[in-house]
Order: sequence, then C-alpha cells, then structure tokens
Amino acid sequence: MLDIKMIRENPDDVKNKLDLRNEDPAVIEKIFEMDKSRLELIHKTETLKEERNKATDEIALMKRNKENTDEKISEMKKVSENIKMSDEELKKYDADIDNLMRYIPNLPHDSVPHGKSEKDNVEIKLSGKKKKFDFEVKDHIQLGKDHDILDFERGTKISGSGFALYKGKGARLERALINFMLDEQGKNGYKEVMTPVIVTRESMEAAEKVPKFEDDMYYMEKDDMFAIPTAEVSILNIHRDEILKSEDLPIKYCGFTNCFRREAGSYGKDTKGFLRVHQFNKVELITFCKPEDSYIEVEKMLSHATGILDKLGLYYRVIELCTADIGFAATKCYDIEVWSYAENKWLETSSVSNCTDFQSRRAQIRYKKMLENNKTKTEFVHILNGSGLATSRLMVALLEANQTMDGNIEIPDVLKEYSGFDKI
RNA sequence: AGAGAGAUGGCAGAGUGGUUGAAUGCGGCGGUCUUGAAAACCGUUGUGGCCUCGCGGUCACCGGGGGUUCGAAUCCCUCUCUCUCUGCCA
Repeated sequence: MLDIKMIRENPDDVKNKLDLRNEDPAVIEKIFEMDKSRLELIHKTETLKEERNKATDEIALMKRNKENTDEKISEMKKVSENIKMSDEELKKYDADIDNLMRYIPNLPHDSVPHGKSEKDNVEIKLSGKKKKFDFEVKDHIQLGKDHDILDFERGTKISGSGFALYKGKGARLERALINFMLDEQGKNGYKEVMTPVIVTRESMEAAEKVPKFEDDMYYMEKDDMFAIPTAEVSILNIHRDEILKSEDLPIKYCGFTNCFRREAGSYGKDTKGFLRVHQFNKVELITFCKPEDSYIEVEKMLSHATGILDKLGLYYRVIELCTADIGFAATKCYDIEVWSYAENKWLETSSVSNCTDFQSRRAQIRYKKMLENNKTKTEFVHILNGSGLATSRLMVALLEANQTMDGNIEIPDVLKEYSGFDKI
C-alpha cells in the first residue's frame, strides 16, 4: 500500500505518477478528502476520550473518599455513548480508505520509461547468439512426445488443461534445472529456503496479492487459504511483523516452489503446452534491504537471474517495462525473455522488480535506522523479488534451442552433472 | 478430530474491575568505582497515531476481533496459536 502521508502531503505528485501508469488519478482526490475528514474525526474522538479518562480517574478518587458518584457516572454515560458512535464512524472511514488503497498500485520510479502499453517497453540487453538451424525445428510439445518426456494429454487427464506431466528424462531434467539454479543463487548470496505453498489470507494480503488478484488464485474456501502464485508470497511473509537488525541487511533468500495460477480469463492465448500453465516450477529470489540500496540491489538481482541464462547458453533479452506495464506492487521492473525457435517469439521467463516499501508497509517489515544524533528510527525495508528463474518456459527454450538434426536434445554442459545424462 | 491448560514489555514472570503503560528479576544502554575488566552501586530502557518549529501534550496498544461497564490486562463471547493427554497419520 502507498503511504497515506504521501497522499496527504503530495497529492498532485501521486496523481501524476498514477496517470503515467494509466491509472485513474481521481481516486486520490477522494482519498485526500476522506483522510481530511478522518483526521478531524480522530481529533474529536480523542478529545472525548481525554474527557472520559479524566472523569474515570475522578470517579475512582471519589469512590475512595466515599463520595457520591451517581451524577458523575450518569454524565459520563452520555460521553461514552458519543465515543462509541465516534469510534464507529472512524472505523468506517478507516475501512473505506483502506478499501480504496488496496487497489492503488505502487508509483513508478523516475528512471522508468514512460509508455502507454507493453509496446513501449524498452529492450535494454540482447545476449547470446541466435542459432541457425538448417532443418525444420520441432516445438517442445513434439520433442516432448518424441522422447516421452512431456505428456500434456495425461497432465490434462489428471488435472484439466494447463497441467503438465513430466516423465523420465523430462522429470529428471526439470529437477536438474531446479538444483542448478538453487546452487547458483546460493553462490550469489541467497539463503535457500523451502516454504509452505498454501498460505493464509493474511499472508496474501501482506504481499499485496489479495484482494486485487484474488480471482487469479486457487482458493480453498473451507480453510480460507490460497495456493501461492509465486514463492514471493511465502518468502516475504517470513519476516512479517518483524523489526530487522540494520546490520543484517540486506537479507536475501532463494527458494524453489511449485507456483499455481488460475490465469482467469486467459484462455485462448498462448495455451499451447508449457506456454501458459496453471502449475509451474520456479526458483524465486527475494531481497530485503535498506531503502537507499534498493535500486542498486535490483540491478544485482537482474544479473543473478540473467547469469543462469548465460550459463545455459540461451539466447535472451532483457526489457525494461514502461510505466504502463510495471507490476502492481513495483516501482521498476525488468523482464527477461528467452527465444523460442519454434514459436518464433520471446517468452517471458523472469521478472525482477523493486517493490520498495509497498509490501513492507502492509506486512509491517521494518528495521532500526541509526540517525546522526545516535537515536534510532523504525523504517520500512524495501523488498525486491525476482524469478531466478521459472522453469516451464525455460524448458521450452532449452529443448528447442538444443535440438539436433537427428531429433535428439543436447544437454548444456552446466546441467550434465545434475541430470546425469548428456542428451535426450 | 476429542478433552484440558495457557497466551502480559527483548526474555523470564506478577497482576483483588478504579493513581497499572503495567511490579520484580534477567538482558540492553549510560554512569560511579577500577590501570583495565569483573563484581557492586546509581540511573535509564516498548511501539504506533494525532497536535506542536520545539519543549511537550494527547490517544491507542497486555495473542486477534467483538461485548459488558462511568472505567477492562483483569469479566463475557469468538477466532487464532502454543502446551499436555487421547485418536489418526508420513
């Protein structure tokens, strides 16, 4: 969530930045007015409470002196009534403001390119060599079928469309990829964690996924719990309601989980094979850091994600998302896309974002900042997340890029010790 | 899943419905003493909101939410979590 103080003090700035995101800025005006009324109400309520607190002390004193308190008590009954009403009104304001705030995205950083749609995203890096094939390339579905390593029909039989079944060397290669990526990110300084994949509503809210994206989640009504769309949710919640030690920052985690997405309303687009699935595997990177470091850390995280593709020898590009396309919680986003030789297009395999204090404010993740006068101030940490990487589309690119004329698939050198075989 | 017990400041642990934002101990920080350290002694030690340039004032917070009351850490309801016993299970 945004800082209400920022809206209070700089409403125009906030409105301008929302406009850059193609978001309607009118809501800010509404919140600004509601906040004003709310502050007045707080003042009124607290004055009443002060009166009550004083009278309560007096009553206690009078009782001790065996004086008659009937009049005083009946007088305070009215005050208490007023407090009750005032409190209720205040609670309504809080809820109304919060309901609006939950749908307002983070504000783009000044460095983010302006744009109206994803067409205005900027390619900032192109890496690796695009291969030339002197034979007709097969897509990952055909390759998967030929070698009996990917079985989308049976995946569908088990769980419906959008679920994959990995078999034999396919399953093994997936496991190899995951292990390889976890090891690499460990070397990059991320502590490996294995988290729950079913989380409470509270955890979802802390990560700012709910209520805005509730329909995109698998939801277990009986327990009011959600299947995570990304390990970001569970890793972020490791430190919910905590005050971190300044000297421990930055704190970095990597974790592999299954990720679950209903992808509501996305039918008909990229539904082939692995291009869009309801369950996929991902190694996630999360950094908790001091605010002044987050834009340096986001560059580091990006390099940690691309490092995997470099080692796998894949052709990829990095694009910086424009103001209209950055994620809800983010101020700045990079997407990493790998080339699909069969589809003849780029496939998103990672997204690296700086979410600044947007999530930490809701999740109450703070640290003690040392001030110049030797005092400390509790401040929200900045939180970054990135895929390092997601395997499903990576698998597409990997299989397609490494196919040979005889229909086999070469395993990249770095994966051989993990997979235990040289080719499929 | 059933029965019972519990949840209080960084930790441990008191707390008859009314000078309790909370005793006491430990820890932390500052100081006295000491060549230095330890010990001892003295002092200090939660978070957030609102008002204020500041001093400061004020409100809220004893697991979460609701209720009773002039007044709740204390009484009632409810949820969550922890512990013990039983059941089930990997």
